[in-house]
Amino acid sequence: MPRTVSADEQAFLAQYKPTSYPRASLTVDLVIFTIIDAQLRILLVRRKEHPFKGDWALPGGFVRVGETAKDQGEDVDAAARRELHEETGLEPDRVFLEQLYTFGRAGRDPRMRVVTVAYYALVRPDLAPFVRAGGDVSDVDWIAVESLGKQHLAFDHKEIIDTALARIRGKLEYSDLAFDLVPATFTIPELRHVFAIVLDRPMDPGNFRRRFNGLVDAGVIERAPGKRITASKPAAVFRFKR
Amino acid sequence: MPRTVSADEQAFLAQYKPTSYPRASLTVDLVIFTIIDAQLRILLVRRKEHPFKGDWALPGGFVRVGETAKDQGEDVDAAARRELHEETGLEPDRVFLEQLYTFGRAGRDPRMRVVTVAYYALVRPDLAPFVRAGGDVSDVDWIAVESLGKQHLAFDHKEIIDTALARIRGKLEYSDLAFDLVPATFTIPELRHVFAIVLDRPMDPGNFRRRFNGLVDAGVIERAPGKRITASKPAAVFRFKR
DNA sequence: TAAATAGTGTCTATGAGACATTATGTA
DNA sequence: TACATAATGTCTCATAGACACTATTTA
Repeated sequence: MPRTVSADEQAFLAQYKPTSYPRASLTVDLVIFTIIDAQLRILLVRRKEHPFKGDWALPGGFVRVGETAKDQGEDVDAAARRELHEETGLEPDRVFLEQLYTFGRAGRDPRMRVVTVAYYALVRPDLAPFVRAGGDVSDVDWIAVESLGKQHLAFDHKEIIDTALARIRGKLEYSDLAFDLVPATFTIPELRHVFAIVLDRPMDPGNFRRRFNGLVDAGVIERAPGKRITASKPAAVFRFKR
Repeated sequence: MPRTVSADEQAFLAQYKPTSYPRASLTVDLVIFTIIDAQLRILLVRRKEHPFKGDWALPGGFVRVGETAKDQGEDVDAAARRELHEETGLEPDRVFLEQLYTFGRAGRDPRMRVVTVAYYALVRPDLAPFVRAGGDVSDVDWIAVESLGKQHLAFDHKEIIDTALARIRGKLEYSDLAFDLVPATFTIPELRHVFAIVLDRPMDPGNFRRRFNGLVDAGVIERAPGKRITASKPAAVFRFKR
């Protein structure tokens, strides 16, 4: 909604010259989660250049900043969506994306002052195979969170990942987050496994089902046609009502 | 902890020239809460210059950015602490301060591209009188949140305040936040009033006391000497165990 | 028929909301 | 003594954890 600007203020803006105050480079970094082979994984990129050449790093890039008052460039949120699309090839509206935290320690990039706004994203496991990763060029891959302790990560990306992990573990229980880590249709045991994998602890099947049934009654999820065939008794299929 | 940097990378950094990529101005904005006269209030500053001249705005300022790789300026967190001290005159270690969210919409400042990292702070009501506000110069004042709906605020500061309100209301119940909105010693009814004011709903005295006693057993708070004299029965005094 | 797991039911402990009651100070 | 409110107690309901049990499919 355009606000009303007085003639006085318009005149001020017309003659305004930005002072040459030192400015910071602004980037967005993405912690993109998915679940593959019953493991919580993050999309990482191997750095081809210095600094931290050869280390794993979060995908990300510079926020496009315009130089004039009228063209100021892209929103920071838009930069995150754009990077998400560039790095995964997935349509941004099919992937959950939310701002995480801003990391602004001086010296976090040895080249120059760079402040990064970190985001986290959740890619449904049925979409993960469409992400160009893990091919012959092993410079982009889904790395298991579990195996990350040993890995050396670029910049402060380990800290960013830890922050993202804390966030999704905290939000999983009281939000709809889990439905973005599961295919469009899913069974109760499948959803339960997602919880067990993310929270890294077993979930009681009976208690989980009770809670889940509450969501059915509340209209959050609904039955979908068919049954999921397994090695034993097939399970009923549900879908998330958006 | 200084990481090990290879000779190769050192050479790279020595010859690195930052490209003249457009950069953004970086600010911090502070949502500083306190409770005065049984009202939740925010410290606001009246703008003396365009744009938004005459409107209330959040206190804040530019992050100091260095121009070289070695001197990169101050941490974003440090900038927030510095502004907090400059605006309130209070020692930063006596005031709770936490990063809130980053607002990076293009055009949010009509002059040029400015991205702001918003923080929120909690000033204990016994310290609030020491903040230079509400004097003859009425350009800095503690404004009641309740009265904010009518006020016209500068930039996107209304949105920032709403985000901060949602944050403290959400965190109040499951964190130690409330103890930063109460003097060093306090009674159960006093703490209950803080909850009632922040959440804007009455709290049952009996139920609140039960929950509170749980915190005593858990060692979060403890009895302090003396009693608080009121118009009727005096109340026991407690303090927060940090 | 055996194995596996989907799905149901039960017992208990805990915590929150509603609300009645008692205790202890001041005016 | 009247009044205000601090402090305690009680009843009920919703929810979560632990765990036993039944149902239904495949191999």
